[in-house]
Amino acid sequence: MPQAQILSKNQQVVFEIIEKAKGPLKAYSILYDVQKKGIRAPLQVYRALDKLLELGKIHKIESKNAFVACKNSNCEITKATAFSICEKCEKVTEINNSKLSNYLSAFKDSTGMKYSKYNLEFFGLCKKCK
Amino acid sequence: MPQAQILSKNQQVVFEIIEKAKGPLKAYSILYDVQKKGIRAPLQVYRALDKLLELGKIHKIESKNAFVACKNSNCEITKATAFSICEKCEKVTEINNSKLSNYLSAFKDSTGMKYSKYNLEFFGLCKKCK
DNA sequence: TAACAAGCCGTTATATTATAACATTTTTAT
DNA sequence: ATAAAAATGTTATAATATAACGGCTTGTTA
Ligand SMILES: [Zn+2]
Ligand SMILES: [Zn+2]
Ligand SMILES: [Zn+2]
Ligand SMILES: [Zn+2]
Repeated sequence: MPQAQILSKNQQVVFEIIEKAKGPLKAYSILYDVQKKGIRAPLQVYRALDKLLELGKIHKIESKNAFVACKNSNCEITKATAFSICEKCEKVTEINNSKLSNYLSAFKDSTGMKYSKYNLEFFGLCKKCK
Repeated sequence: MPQAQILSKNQQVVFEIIEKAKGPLKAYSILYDVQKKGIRAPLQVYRALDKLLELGKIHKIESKNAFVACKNSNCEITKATAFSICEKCEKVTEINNSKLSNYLSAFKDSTGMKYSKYNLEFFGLCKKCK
């Protein structure tokens, strides 16, 4: 069983902010939030974000340049992500659907290219906004 | 039959650059290319890009902040896009696979949310780079 | 234990991507 | 002809992200 990753101080601080947030956070909004904890520069935030992404503890919502904590029991699968995004209230949910992930992981295009990673973003209206 | 959209001058200029390109282009690289045609400011480029996106003549590769011409016979379906991206040579191909698009267009998550749009990006190594 | 590598940290400066705000002109539809 | 809608041009600025430099800590190993 793999040892739980120990996060460094800055990584921990940034991760906690993202984990507690109700929705995706932008890098500079994270920076603002962590200033009281002594993190002052964008680069400090971006470095923590990079590491957390690499570990699969967070994901980036590409269409929003924002970050969310992984909701799939600390996703080893930073390589296979799918999100649902409400176009009205901006609510983002990580989709955890094994049929979908199996389908996409097995997908091969006509050129025979085999993929090692994918990211899927669905857009629509959530229950509340519909 | 819907009349072919007539592009304005700036839209046409920007579109031609993207269409002729061998790969995805970034906004400021487009700006550089079109300066000889009298387009001087970022906004002029971004406005053209916005319109072209809306028309489905181009798509944005979110993970790269770059733009490609639509290869699916001028995609009415700017709402259902899928790309394959080589992580080594950066080659990007628009995937045109009806099984995949049917599957994704019909996808419903556990909350019953129905989607009006999606974007999927696959990453891997292309034939050449493999 | 010396010395080396790897990872993390802090700081300043700068690059890259994108939009705000305002004034004007062109195109389209009535 | 008139009014509404779309496109243009320009300046300034906002938002997102990385480069470059130097130092500190920790664990490995010669
Ligand atoms: Zn996850
Ligand atoms: Zn909503
Ligand atoms: Zn297309
Ligand atoms: Zn390649």
